[in-house]
Amino acid sequence: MTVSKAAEKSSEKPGDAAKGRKDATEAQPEALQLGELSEQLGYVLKRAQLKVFENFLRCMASLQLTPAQFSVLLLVEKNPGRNQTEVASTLGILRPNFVAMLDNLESRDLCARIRSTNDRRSHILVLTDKGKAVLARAKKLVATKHEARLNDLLGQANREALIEMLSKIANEF
Amino acid sequence: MTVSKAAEKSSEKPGDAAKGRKDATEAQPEALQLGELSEQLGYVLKRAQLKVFENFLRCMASLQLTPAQFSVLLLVEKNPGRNQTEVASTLGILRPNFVAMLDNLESRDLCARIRSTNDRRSHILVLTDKGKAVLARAKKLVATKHEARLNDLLGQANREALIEMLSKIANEF
DNA sequence: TGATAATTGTTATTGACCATATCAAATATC
DNA sequence: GATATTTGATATGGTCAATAACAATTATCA
Repeated sequence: MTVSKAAEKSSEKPGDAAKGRKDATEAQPEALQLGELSEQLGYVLKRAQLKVFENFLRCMASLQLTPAQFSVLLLVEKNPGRNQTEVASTLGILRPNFVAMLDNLESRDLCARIRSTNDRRSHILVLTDKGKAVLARAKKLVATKHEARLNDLLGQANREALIEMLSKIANEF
Repeated sequence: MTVSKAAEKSSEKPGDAAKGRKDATEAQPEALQLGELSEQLGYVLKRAQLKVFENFLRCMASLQLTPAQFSVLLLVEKNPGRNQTEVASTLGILRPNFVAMLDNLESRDLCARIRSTNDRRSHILVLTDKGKAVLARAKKLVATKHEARLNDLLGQANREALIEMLSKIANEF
């Protein structure tokens, strides 16, 4: 499949291969035919995922939260007192890569590592007050600016059906 | 959101945070609650995308084709005679990053760069005979082993609805 | 025509992620 | 109490996306 990031800049829109079209008198480079590509699950899935992440970053620009960071805050809020291994594993993040992520969140005073009294090897994770406040604002932004857009685009029923199908793929494919 | 690759090894299955559960007598670490995460579009979209790519790679193991490489072959077959900039741009690949990809495909004799006679700056792309043959086999593998699995999982109607919704997101979000 | 700008493929380089191996400290096992 | 396991952490390598810059070629246009 393919599809690059381009993130919030939304530069180099794919599918817009034709570049300098200024006038109908100009020689049109003719767009390429996608053909079977537009029916390939992986291709369309990847493209959609990039667009969604791109939009997510735009919505969260004021809070400076990436999708991954948002997921960590959500999970820690829902499961306070769990250690790094548990949280990372649940999110599919490898422990080594989770360290820098937490360093970031902790340096911004959004969450805290607390040495466990039961098992002094592990760090218990909790949200700080600031972390809870930021997450609350993030949820509102996501709901009003991000998820709401899906409803506008697909409608409530289709939106729910889409989430359900994607979950099924994620869990059973 | 988050979710790592783990590709074909399918190691470290996310959502399986509980590790060494051997017996019901063992102290169950209790799985974490996903909470609102399971309703987040980006989260479930990313997870699904990783699973689909993972499965794609398994299906294509005999041909050693990545999703990106497959998309290039498909597009070049459908649009022979286009140059690198056009093909790369259509797929959302930046020109610099497309060079190594083509080096790979060309070294395997799957496609060829031909200096254009009209514009001697550009390289026209075409599939070699071997490239066409490999792509034909790849299509069959994708259809029978990959896309077919979606039908088993969602049903024909839902599969089509899913593709359509994802395309809508990719194009209009 | 000829000087300047733009385009194409390419290289080099950087940063973001993903993944593995390894380590010290702490705990579990037997 | 000796050995193995677990936890957080570091170091490192790989892949991929993104930007800057360059030579060759072509387009623009005064």
